[in-house]
Amino acid sequence: MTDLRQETELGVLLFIASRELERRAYDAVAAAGYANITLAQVRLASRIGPDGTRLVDLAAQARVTKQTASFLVEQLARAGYVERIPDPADGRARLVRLTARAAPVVRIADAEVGRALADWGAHVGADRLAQVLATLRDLRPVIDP
Amino acid sequence: MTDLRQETELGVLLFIASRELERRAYDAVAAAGYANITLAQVRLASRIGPDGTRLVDLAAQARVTKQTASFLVEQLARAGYVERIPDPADGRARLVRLTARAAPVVRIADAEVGRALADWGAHVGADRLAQVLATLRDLRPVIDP
DNA sequence: GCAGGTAGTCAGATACTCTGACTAATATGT
DNA sequence: ACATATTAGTCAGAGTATCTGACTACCTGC
Repeated sequence: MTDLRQETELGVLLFIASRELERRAYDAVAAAGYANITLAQVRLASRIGPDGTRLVDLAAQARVTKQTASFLVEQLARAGYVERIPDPADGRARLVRLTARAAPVVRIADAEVGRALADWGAHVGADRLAQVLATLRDLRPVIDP
Repeated sequence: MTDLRQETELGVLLFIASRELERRAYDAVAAAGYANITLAQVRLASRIGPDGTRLVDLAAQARVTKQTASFLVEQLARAGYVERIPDPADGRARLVRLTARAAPVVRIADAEVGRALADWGAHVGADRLAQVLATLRDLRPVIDP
């Protein structure tokens, strides 16, 4: 029983940590005057790779259906932060890519996440934080489909 | 730039890990025939302590407004999984407490999370998983308000 | 080339979450 | 003791996110 409590505790801790990074990044972006961006949009956009990413892959990474991903990409496209281009390798697919307009937003979000991790490192040590990152990275193949 | 990518990567990894535990717990519960429970309800309910928890505390832990928490508690109460009793220590507050009906659900969810962590431990080692837990636990005061 | 799988969209419904305004009870400072 | 500020929770209403189901277009493998 005590063990089980510890285990669900990990779930809560992962959740809280993940949400905190999201929140800080989102708040920083909002504080910089980008008021028309939502958290769900940032969450999806942060999964877009440097050369563009397919909708289905975005959906898988953000753990939503492709309909939901499509909906969010539509908002982002309407606001000018992403564009959809045909995937040269597959006629069915389209690549979602960040536009130049998204660059400052990405910079702000990344910088804030960097600050957050610096704060965290100051409390538990950068080495322990690096261990967490390394372990989660190794865990990814087990978790990810 | 490479550093920044690594940092946002941690955010994604935390998110994926947290969602995976949630998903496994939720799917196990759903597979056991509890079809009328939603993920948001499970997320909130999993924050309820053994002696009951105040609504505002639940809201803070689940990172939602107290209105949202109230909405979810209402659903859970209607389904018979929680009850609201007056807080003897504070006339304004009420304690949200799991009912006997919730016990089997909690057992199923906890067991599945246990299985998930066993799977994870088998791939990266139980010691490294324990390190992650310990680090996140130490981090909590920094993250949590 | 046909059968089955995959990428994405459309339509509709539901669930979740928020902001703002409010009541009631507690805590605080003088 | 009492005015003031804070805190717990609710009510009402609106907007956002998310899903299921059904569909088209394209690719892949036999």
